Amino acid sequence: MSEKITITFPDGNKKEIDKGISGLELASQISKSLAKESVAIKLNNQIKDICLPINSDASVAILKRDNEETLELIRHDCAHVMAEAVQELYPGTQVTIGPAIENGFYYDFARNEPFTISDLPKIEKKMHEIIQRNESFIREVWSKDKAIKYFKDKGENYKVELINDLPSNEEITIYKQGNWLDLCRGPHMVSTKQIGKAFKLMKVAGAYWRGDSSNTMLTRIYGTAWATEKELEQHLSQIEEAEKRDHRKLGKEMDLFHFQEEAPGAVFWHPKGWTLFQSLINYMRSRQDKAGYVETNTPDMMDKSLWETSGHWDKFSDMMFRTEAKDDKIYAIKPMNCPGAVEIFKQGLKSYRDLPFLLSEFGKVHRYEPSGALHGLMRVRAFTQDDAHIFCTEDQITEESKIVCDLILSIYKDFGFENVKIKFSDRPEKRVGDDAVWDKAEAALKQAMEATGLEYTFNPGEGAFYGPKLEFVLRDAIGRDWQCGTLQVDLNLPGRLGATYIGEDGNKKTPVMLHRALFGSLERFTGILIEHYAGHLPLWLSPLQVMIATITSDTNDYALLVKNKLIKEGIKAEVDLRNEKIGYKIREHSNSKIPVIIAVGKKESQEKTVSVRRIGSTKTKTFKLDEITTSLSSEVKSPIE
RNA sequence: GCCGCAGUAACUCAGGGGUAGAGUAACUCAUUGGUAAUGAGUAAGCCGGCAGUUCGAAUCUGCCCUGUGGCACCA
Repeated sequence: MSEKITITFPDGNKKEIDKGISGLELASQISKSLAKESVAIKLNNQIKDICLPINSDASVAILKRDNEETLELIRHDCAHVMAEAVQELYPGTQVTIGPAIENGFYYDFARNEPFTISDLPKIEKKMHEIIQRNESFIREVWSKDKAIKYFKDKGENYKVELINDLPSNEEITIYKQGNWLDLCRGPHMVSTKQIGKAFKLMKVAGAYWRGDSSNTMLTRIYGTAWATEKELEQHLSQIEEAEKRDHRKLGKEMDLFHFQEEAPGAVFWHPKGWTLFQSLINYMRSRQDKAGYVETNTPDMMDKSLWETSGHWDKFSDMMFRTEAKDDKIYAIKPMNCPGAVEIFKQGLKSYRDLPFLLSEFGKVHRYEPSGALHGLMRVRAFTQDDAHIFCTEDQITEESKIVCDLILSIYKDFGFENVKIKFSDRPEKRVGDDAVWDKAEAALKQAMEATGLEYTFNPGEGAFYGPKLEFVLRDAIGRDWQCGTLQVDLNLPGRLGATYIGEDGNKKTPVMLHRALFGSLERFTGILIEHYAGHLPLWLSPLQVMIATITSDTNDYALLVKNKLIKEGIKAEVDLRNEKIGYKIREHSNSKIPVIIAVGKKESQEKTVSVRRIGSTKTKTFKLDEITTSLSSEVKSPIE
């Protein structure tokens, strides 16, 4: 008689079964249809192949294809099928790795001639073929020697490297589908047919072997895969939606800014864009004033020696712009505002009574970002930070950090960002200062985080070169994450640059400096807002709030009267008196995302009313002239008023 | 920086070894109209830059610049 084991189902039911029975056999004991639909099992909370024997008491859930957790298997299987398709179509191509990722999968190939998008339809077609072949995924355990010999003979050098690097105690598993096989940890579904049809190859890209830029570059093919074709379509339309929101496209349509060849990574702000930019600065300035900051401004260029003292030259000179004039000096264009802030702090004797000392600066910094990193407003070489440096004692770190966290979250809320994540980064490899100082700084920041009670995740080795940091990541209206604010504890720079204050005991002490930026880069934040609001900026941020469009030229005078009335109320209004039909005007101003369009014709001018149409709506509402000004003037106020 | 793709009128894009194309915008004229495109006409381009191949290059080749999708980077 065979040995029995006890398994527990998700609903709590238990069952005695023969030891060694596979998930599939178990499923078929329950029902034939279940066995047919099952693709994998979850054994003690880990997804496993359904054909593997169950050898001890365990909790077991049988996964069907429509299970949410199966999606990862579909994607991973899809990656294998793609690799098979590629090797069938392009012999001599080496396979490397191909994981499931968010929304899909990729596979990295090594091939002399890289793939281009025009290859994708062919590969996709072959994949459908392989899926139709209904090849079973068969798991085999191989010895290391056998695996190395096999892949070496096939010329799969990358796989050989992977196997060589596997820990010796790790089982080497191979997954076969038809005549093709791959080194793989698994798990996989039962056969290729279960992948279905809801996948699409999306793009090709270069990617370094093992993510290291000193290694060869491979060709990566990205695909997206879903359980159903409906989900695939949804995903594709989401991508379309994101493209519609692209701030580079909207920025052009809304006449906010442009870039040009002569200034890569630097923004030309047009009048409307600059108005928006200034609205953000005014908002932030007011919030900071109320929080006790004093605003400063420091030189854009300073002698190289200052940057040597601060440590920037040593760590980041590759990323710094430098310039010279007739004298022999080399000036660096500032990549950060902190040394300037320290120099201001150093003027005059400071006492412990002056601390915390909060210096803010809307400083424009220049960094030579790698060319491939540039991306619209999101990643530029010249940008404005809403920067501030808080000089304080070690004892004040916790309290001051807590205040900064509260301020950031409250500010993000004003823009509709309620979902904010915090990341904690500690000492990087490339850094200044003793480990003892780092211990202290990291402990203080941690303590501050405990004090706020906010949740955070840990990001080892990602700190600034002078101190540990917090990063604030906000989620936009379509679920994308953007890193914006930062708070850094710095026990190094003030000392390096010779900042001191007189302590309670009459002795000179070195202050702690907290670096913090809330929007981060104003340029980038503007880009995020454009995408977050899909160009439909809230009234208070809109550079042009109201367009008054006439229906016939008889009402020009009345339109100007309305405009003047609005402008007196502090509302940004313009008139459109052109000899065009009202439908034409409405269309044009709607396309350029003007939040309020007022149409005035004979009726309005006689009755002293206005017909108001808000962006995103096709309805119109008639207001008395007095009423519209009062209703709008409250809405155009920024959250700080 | 690396790999791929792209650069043609102000904008969006088609074309492609033999006089450069469309739609929109602009300008002119007519039209004064009721909530997402009134009609007609006019003008507009060193086809990103530099070399090469060719009788001839916007088109083919090479290099460079810029953008773009990724990778790497992001104090």
